Amino acid sequence: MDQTIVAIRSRHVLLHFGSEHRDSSDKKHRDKDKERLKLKDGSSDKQKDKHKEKKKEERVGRGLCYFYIATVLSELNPLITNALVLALCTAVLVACVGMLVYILPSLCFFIPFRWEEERYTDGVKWKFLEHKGPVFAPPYEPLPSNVKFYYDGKHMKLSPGAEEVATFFAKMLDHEYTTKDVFRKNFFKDWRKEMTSEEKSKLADLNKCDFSEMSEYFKAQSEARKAMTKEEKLKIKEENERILQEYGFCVMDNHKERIANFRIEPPGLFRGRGDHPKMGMLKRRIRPEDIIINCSKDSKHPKPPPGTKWKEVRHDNKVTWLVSWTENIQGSIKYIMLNPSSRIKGEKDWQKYEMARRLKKCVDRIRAQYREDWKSKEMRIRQRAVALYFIDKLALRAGNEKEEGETADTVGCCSLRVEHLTLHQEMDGQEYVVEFDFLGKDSIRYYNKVPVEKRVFKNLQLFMEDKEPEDDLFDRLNTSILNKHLQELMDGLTAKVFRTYNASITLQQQLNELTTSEDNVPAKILSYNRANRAVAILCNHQRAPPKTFEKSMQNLQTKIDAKKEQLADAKRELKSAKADAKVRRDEKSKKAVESKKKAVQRIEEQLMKLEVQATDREENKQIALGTSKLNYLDPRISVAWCKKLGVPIEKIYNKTQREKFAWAIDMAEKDYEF
DNA sequence: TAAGCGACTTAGCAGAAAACAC
DNA sequence: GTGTTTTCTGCTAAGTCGCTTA
Repeated sequence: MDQTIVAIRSRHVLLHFGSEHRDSSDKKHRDKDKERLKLKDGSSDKQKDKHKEKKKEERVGRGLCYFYIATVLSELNPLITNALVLALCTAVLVACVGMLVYILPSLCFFIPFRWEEERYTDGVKWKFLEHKGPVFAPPYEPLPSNVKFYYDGKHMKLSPGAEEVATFFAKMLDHEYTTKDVFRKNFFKDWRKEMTSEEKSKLADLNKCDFSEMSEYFKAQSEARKAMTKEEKLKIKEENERILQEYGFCVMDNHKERIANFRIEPPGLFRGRGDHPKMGMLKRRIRPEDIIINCSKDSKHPKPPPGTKWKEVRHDNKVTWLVSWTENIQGSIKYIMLNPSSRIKGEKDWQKYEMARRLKKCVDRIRAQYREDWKSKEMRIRQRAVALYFIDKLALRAGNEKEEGETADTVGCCSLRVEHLTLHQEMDGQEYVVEFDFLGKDSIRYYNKVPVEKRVFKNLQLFMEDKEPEDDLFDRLNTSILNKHLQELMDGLTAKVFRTYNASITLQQQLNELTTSEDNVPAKILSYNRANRAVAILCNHQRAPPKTFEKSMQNLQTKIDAKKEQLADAKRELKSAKADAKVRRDEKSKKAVESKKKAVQRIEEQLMKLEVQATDREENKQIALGTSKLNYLDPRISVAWCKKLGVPIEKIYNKTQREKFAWAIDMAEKDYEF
């Protein structure tokens, strides 16, 4: 990598070159680094040139159509220049336009993907956008008078505002959340803001509030909904369908597209994940006055509900969202965007996997580089190299810095602290083992014991030297520095691309290893799920075991036992039929033997299917396959595998997934390689 | 150059819907 | 047809990363 370029951009290297703007902590770091690394000066020009060459190669493949053609060409000759690619693209484009204008209009129907029809430059995402705006949460319906709230054992009639917030709490009463101190404290504080001054003076202690009648009322309502007649249920379904048809679609550049989340989030109590400091806070109701509408000038603008107005109507075609508002808990912006099946999302998805495929081509070089950097004389480079090694080997997330006290205490690679690692010179017969134990995204625990290379181990010892448990492991690194470095190694490369790349390549390798064409379809699907599972484990995609897990496993075992008995019976019958046929030697008994044989075969197949199902389910107990399937695995690998092994695609992707991956289903042939 | 913002992707969970068993 | 189990879908929180601003 080009150390000099990165060095100039880094404040730490400015220090090395004698900048006057030194703060004391930097000086401390520098002195320490010098001491530890026995710093010597100098950077390699050769390396710089070499990197420029390599960068040139990787720059091949920018843009969309350009991107695709360049990818193909770069496979033929890795040294091909941008200019040549551009020239070729232009030629192809001119030819295509000619063909389209004069010959092919009638064949437009056969264009495989409509998102290949038109592409914009300069960040333009669309030319025309029309929609009906969002669907607001239904207004609050006050409780019937017989449903009472009690304070300190006495009935108390609440004002509508206070009552609404109280119902949010009552609805969650059975949830563990409402027992947590932080939740209760936050809730009570926000609830008091909605109370009248009289209520405020009376309701001083949440522990004296009795929401149980409210809670019972909502439970009864839920039961009543379940017990509705078919006709009533159908009526609701039809109404939902009507709303979907009216608000659930938009027109973007000549195409009707499905909107992902056209309903505004209803008010309620914020439920953060893990130990979130803001859990229990009131998520306020969103009104039309909070809403920004985005659509094209020449479209029919959505109308706000009667008597209200939008916060703003804008026409920004460099973004993909239709509606936005600012939520009150974190002050972040929420959006209404298009469904994953839309052109705009599908195209982005495709680009993501193409980027990961580009990484595949240069990952060996990048790995060699970071291994080399483990020996660097600069601490920041060593830290960067070790962090990158973790991101690559363990598929860790980048780990942006977070504002303390605003969210749950979770970390990723760059934000790991000393307390999250334990180093073992020797463990379970292996040398240089690193034990990771930290909370990652969504407060999901990452626990792993990994043997690492000696040099990594020694570096980690160095990084942890003289530090407190709560100190940053990589004190000279953050995601911005890391991604700038990655950008130097490959155009467009960021930390998250490694997760996509490693997930997809793992799936492909596992499928090749685990499946053969001789297997039957259930066995092939079991293997597919196992390959998928390997990826989910790599990416640490966990789930809470389903509440009914034990019971459902028991049921399955009962079925297996019954099937085994049935098989034993069938085998006995076959044996006696054979004996019978030996004595009689007539056609009838021969036929009987054949039919018993078939019965045994059929039951054996059924038994195998059940056993496979049990294995699959057991192995899947705490692992979520969906996340990797939807976000990390190049769908063309799965499509190609299905085509090659004769597995119906419906067995791998359900309807929604097939819609999302329509581009891949159409694009990938059986010989596709990631 | 750090901090903050904006736009977007990635994530697990809960409830609805579909499939299955009886 | 009804109750139970499994799968799917919607919801929205929580990340990543690029850009702007002070």
